[in-house]
Amino acid sequence: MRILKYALLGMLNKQDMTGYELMKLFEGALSEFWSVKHSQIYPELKRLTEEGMVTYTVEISGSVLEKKLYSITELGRQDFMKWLGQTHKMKATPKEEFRLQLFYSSALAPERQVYILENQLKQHNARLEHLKKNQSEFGEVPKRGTYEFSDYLVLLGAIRREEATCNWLKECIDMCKED
Amino acid sequence: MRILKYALLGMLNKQDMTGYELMKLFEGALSEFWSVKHSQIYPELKRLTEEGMVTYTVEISGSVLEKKLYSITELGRQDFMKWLGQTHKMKATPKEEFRLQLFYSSALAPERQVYILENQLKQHNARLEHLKKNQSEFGEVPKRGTYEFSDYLVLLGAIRREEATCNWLKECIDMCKED
DNA sequence: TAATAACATGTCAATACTTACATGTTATTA
DNA sequence: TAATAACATGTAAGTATTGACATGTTATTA
Repeated sequence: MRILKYALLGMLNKQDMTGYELMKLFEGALSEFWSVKHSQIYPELKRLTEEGMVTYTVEISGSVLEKKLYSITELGRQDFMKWLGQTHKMKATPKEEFRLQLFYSSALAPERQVYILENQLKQHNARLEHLKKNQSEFGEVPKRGTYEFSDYLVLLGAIRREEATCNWLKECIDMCKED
Repeated sequence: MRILKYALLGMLNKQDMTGYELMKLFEGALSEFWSVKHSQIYPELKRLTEEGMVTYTVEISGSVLEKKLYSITELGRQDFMKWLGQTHKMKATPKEEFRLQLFYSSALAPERQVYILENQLKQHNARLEHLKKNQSEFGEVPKRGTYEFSDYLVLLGAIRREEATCNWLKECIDMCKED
């Protein structure tokens, strides 16, 4: 499917960037729905260069440190826009180790079952707080048509997802403790 | 991490099964949080056999068709229970192609942006209806401590997740159409 | 009874992803 | 100024996963 390809092209469609800067972006807001390691980014940029989807110029940082500033080409932009305009079928639900564990958890002592649920709730609550803090930094909702608006929509999606997860975990805990 | 290992051991901890039956289970309720292809199951069962985590007996179905009925061993059960009782750190958020697409969607015409959102909503609504149908087949909430109870909890989780996704998508559509 | 769907088990090649290895520069701060 | 963190770019080995290839049996239904 080469989705990483489109993740990178999408960024370079906004502005020229180095591999390192791309990596940093994937550690930030994007990490809520896509994660990549630098060991995957550099080879993919190399491949995209060979395919003519991107080009780069070598910039000197300081006195000797070379860095590659990548730009999207017209070919790359066309390929990206084609992907962006398409509707995509939902993929198989993502794997979640915790839900698998919960699925089998009847084999545990009831207190332990509640404990792992509470542990998970704690982790998701922490993430939710973090996301809400990010949201508050927006101040008001960005204008439609801007990239900030899209940033806001996906952040909202991450918040709604965490809220739902926290509420579900609380429901589970209540049901486990009932009378 | 070998999570597939625990997915398989967890099933065999409930009852003896063939590779084919395991595969069928991963196409059912489990598919909401774990998916596996048969091409991954058979080699993993082979490996677990070599490791002494499972054993099998060959059963004859009909007159000649051989099938392998797998059982968990004491070693396998101990390893599984160790995993089951542990608390696990949340993994990096699962990859979602649609959210990546939405993140870049400011480069699209506004009507197209709304169209892909509505398409996604349609797909998630369909899945939600399907999950609710499954829930209604439970009749009432199963008793705590049974495997049915765990089945119910993870189904509830899938429903809450889809509800949140649908609500978020509606929010996005409204925000795109505002005034 | 012939066709078809479901049962049943595997391998292989390719892709995707992670972890560790490997190296060196530049900016900050103690 | 010395240490440290951040910048910067790669490779290699191993694990995980998918999709295609490969084969044959049994049950159902038209």
